Amino acid sequence: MLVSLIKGLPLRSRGAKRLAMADVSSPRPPTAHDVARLAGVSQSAVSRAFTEGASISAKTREKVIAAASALGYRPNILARSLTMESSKLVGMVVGSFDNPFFAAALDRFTASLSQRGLRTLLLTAETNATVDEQVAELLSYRVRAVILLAVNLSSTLAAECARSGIPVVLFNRTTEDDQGGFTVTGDNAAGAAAIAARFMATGKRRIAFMAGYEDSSTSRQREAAFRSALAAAGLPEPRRAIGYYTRAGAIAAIRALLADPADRPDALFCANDMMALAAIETMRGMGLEPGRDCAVAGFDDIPMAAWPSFALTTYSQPIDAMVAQAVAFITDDAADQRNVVIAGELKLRETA
Amino acid sequence: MLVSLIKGLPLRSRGAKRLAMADVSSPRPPTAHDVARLAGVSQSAVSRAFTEGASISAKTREKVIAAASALGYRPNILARSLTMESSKLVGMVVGSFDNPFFAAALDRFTASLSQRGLRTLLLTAETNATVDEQVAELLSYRVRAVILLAVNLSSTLAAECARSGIPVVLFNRTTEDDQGGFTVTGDNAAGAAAIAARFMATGKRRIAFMAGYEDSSTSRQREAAFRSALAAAGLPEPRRAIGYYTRAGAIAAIRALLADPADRPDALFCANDMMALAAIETMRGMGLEPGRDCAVAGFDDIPMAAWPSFALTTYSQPIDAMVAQAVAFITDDAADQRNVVIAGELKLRETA
DNA sequence: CTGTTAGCGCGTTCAC
DNA sequence: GTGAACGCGCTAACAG
Repeated sequence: MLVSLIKGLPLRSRGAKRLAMADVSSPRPPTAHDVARLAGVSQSAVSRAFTEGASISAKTREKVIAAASALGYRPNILARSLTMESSKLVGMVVGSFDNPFFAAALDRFTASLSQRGLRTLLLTAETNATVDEQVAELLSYRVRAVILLAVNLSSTLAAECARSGIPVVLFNRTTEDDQGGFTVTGDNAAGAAAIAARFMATGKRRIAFMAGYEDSSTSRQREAAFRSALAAAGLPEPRRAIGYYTRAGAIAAIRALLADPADRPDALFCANDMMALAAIETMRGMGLEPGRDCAVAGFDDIPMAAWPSFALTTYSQPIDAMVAQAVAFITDDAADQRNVVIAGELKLRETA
Repeated sequence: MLVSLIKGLPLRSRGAKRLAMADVSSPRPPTAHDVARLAGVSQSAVSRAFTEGASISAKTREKVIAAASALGYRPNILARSLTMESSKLVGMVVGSFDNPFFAAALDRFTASLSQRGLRTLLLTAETNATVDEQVAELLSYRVRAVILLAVNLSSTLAAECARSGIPVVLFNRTTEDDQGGFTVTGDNAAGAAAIAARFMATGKRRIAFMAGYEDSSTSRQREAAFRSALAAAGLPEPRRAIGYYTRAGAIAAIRALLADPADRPDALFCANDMMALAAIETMRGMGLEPGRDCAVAGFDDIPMAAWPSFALTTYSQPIDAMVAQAVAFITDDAADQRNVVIAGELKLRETA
């Protein structure tokens, strides 16, 4: 115990370092100790001055605040998180920004979280394969929660999150096996059924479906509901193409679908709006008028769907309600449900 | 010094808390100490096992790794940042996601930063007024750098960042007064001049300009260069409208511009593509064909500009190069320039 | 190569 | 209401 007294100052002592770095570009930011010294109070007084509802006299607080702003002091949130054993960070893993639906969701998420004092740590994942690494990293940041936008997590890592007590919210995705997380999606089943109904009500018979990619729970659910609605009405199985949720993929898919003039579909349901827009433009490029020669419907109701150039009929995903639910999952502790479906509505426009 | 030996265990000792929280949902994640105990080594050995290029024997490392994965141990990055006195966080403040240009930029930024081991702390700012609060908060997180997407910072806070040695990068914005930060923009002057030249080469004479908002350096620079190019050719001042960088604003602005059939512009340069697209659709709604009845040009070259429905002539902002430059500013310490302009090119399509 | 020790900046008990 | 002391989990210096 006495050793330290004898040993002398350690090399990394604050004063020494300060001196050594005096001429370097990045000076160390002031600490609560510095403020305390200047204000003539203890470090804990400084801490209390910055803590809501701590027992401290108005006079001391004032002194502290003055000293703090003189020094440009700002509490180190990292250190705070360390003692508090929890950060205000929420990890967000996003698949692709190509779809404005997800860009908008991210926007609402950060705003909504920010309102509750939570901050967004953003990671992007090119493929589902990298999601695991990303989430593992988030665990290292001791995030409050993890939100996955249109990507999936392995059960292994989902379990690890659960073990760490970190809630995982899947946005616009579900899992077959219950991973113990939360999910919030649009009403894929109702939407697909509504679109099938619309097609049938307008006398369509040669119906096609454009999937996202096979792994996507969203695409699968929409397709399943669509198929069963058609089947229930005695219609043949829809023709099928895969657009991979990309514009290029959708264009290739629609070309294949329309290749044979003798066997063209008279209605097409695309798993999302972005693909539907690509389909519309491709049809026009081939001299076909969407809505007249071939009905087109999408899913999401992104802003562009309403633009006059497209006037796309689509089933909406109420983004604000979806985000609100996802945020509620991680801020309200008592959740009666774990998988929530938010109903949208069929937006009838000109293409179907 | 001896006091602690006499006082006995503090209430918050780890064991006690563990016990108290045994039945609570969130167990504490394992620490390096836990791993050390299980592996029969010291805590610093654990630290070394997780540090690239630390001097540790293969055998010890293996023992540690085994114990770590048995416990599900993950180094606490927050604690690490505390001792390292620097985090791997980069703060990013984004104005609006409405414009796909910025959504794409954010995407590239996170990917590019991630590649260098840096993480994105994302904040959104509705107005320029809130940017200061956001950046102040970022300072608390001891971020490595701050990147501002299409928003501006007060000189006060810019100075504070400088004092803390935190580089600030303005993306797609500049400041009148040198704030000591970095800026990277597209070539507003060259782009505007190229568009003016195109209008004049195609015989346009009644030329109009649609601004973003008055505060926007980007809009101002484009307008200034545009005006001076016209003036140099002896053309009258362009008519002017403000679209506020929003679709609704642009629609209102273009309506006003086209209100009087006797005095319609025959060419329109919009400060960005999103407004140009709105202008195109609005013209069509009024029975005017863009490119024939009135030339339209934009700025950015967002993906939609190339869509056949629009075929918008525009000056491109090479987003990858711009992001790369911005990232270089904060990762390469020796910057020879502080304000970089990335050249784009005029994309001639059908509207002009 | 390894264990011991001293902080990093802060919140928090415990005595006063 | 206030200061001293401790610990959050980790890295870095030091002595062996």
